[in-house]
Amino acid sequence: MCRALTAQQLARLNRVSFRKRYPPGQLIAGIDVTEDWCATILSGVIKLTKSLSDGRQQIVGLLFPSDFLGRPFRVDSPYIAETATAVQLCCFSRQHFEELLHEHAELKQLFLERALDEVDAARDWLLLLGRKNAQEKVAAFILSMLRRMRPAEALCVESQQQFDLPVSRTDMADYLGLRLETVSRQLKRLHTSGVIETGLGRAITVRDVQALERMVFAPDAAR
Amino acid sequence: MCRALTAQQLARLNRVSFRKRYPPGQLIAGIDVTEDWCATILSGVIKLTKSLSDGRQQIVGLLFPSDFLGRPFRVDSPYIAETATAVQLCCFSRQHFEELLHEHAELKQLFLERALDEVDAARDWLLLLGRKNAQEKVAAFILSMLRRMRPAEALCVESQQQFDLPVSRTDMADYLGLRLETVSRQLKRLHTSGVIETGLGRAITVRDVQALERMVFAPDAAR
DNA sequence: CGCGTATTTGAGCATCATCAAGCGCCGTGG
DNA sequence: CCACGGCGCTTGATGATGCTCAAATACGCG
Repeated sequence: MCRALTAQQLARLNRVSFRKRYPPGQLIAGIDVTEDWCATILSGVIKLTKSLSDGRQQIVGLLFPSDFLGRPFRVDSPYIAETATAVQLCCFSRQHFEELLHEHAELKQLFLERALDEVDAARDWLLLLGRKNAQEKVAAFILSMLRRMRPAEALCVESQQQFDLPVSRTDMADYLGLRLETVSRQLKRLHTSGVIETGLGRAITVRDVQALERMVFAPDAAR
Repeated sequence: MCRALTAQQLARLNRVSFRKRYPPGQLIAGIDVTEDWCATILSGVIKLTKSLSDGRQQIVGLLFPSDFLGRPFRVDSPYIAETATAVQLCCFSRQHFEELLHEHAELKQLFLERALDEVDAARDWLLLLGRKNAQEKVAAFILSMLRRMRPAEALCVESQQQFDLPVSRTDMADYLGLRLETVSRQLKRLHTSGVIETGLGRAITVRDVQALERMVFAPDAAR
């Protein structure tokens, strides 16, 4: 997002920005806690979660490097932010950032378009949560992580794609609206059918990108 | 949203705006169809839906009067828009609207804040679709329709709230990620337990707003 | 009044949740 | 170096919730 700024503006922003580091599994910002800062993510992955009073949880978003964390023009964030991996942030005071948005029309434009894209992304996920079965959910998750973490290779259909999932099985379940046992079983099914290979820890190898894509985009053809 | 405009700007906008009327159940805009206009809703309710190649459908948003329809800064909308009831729109060419956004900072600001609110709303729905059971989904839907259609009375807990649901059972199911039979059964359960009264057609009377609220916000206490 | 559509109701079933072990990896400490 | 314990993950058995298929009923509209 900073690419929209002139060198001068960037310098000004840098003067008021500061870095933060977090270990994995750390709470960053909570519901009903006044947050007076926002940030862009330099490295790592952040979970945005919502939960019910009886403990049921839903991850409503995963933030990757270059994504934005925070809620300008509002004091309280409606979700909890937690690190999934180790994270580095580049933070600004919310007030400074809002001023910058107001002064720099291009930045506000960019921010607006991002917000609109986030609406679209959230609505895509609605379709997944409301209408897809466990198999399709897990396939879609793997594909979406592949795209996020390996944008270049994801396009290249031929080669095998090896990478580390950024989250635990529990988090996958909370993102997909499933239980972790179900996620585990579906991963096994994908393994058995030769579509993926699960390595040590969170490592995963996608052997057949097209098979995953068929499960996600053409559920009728895939089965 | 038009309240942010000066009389002069409003006049200018009116010069390029035009009205449209649609009967219930009519397609307004489709996926991959280039849409060169956008609109605010004057009356009626619009469904935004996404669907899979095998026919499974998910309603990803309901638009009420004063809501905005369209996707500025992008040619193609990622969803299908259909009327749920009879609808009146106030339309502008997309290009005109984009120009207006650029020229009028307050309007853009308002539009941005709306977009951010929509992200939050979509994420609330993620929690509902991913983690709530049929009972809670239906209760949440009724409550949310009550709030949308009767904002004043919804606050007043005492009196009984009578209104018409704006959508069919099928639509309710598509919005809640359920089958219409399940929706029907859950409505009956709510009726049997004295929380609501179902009248002719889509009429509904909420007898116990607090009971609904308990099901939605304190699921453990409610059962 | 009669037809088509929306809704309700019923019976059986599939998927995914739940409960309960068991396994493997890893860091700690003996 | 190995035993121990914790945690995340896998695997299995069982069951409930919500889906599917099917039919009846109610309703809106000509």
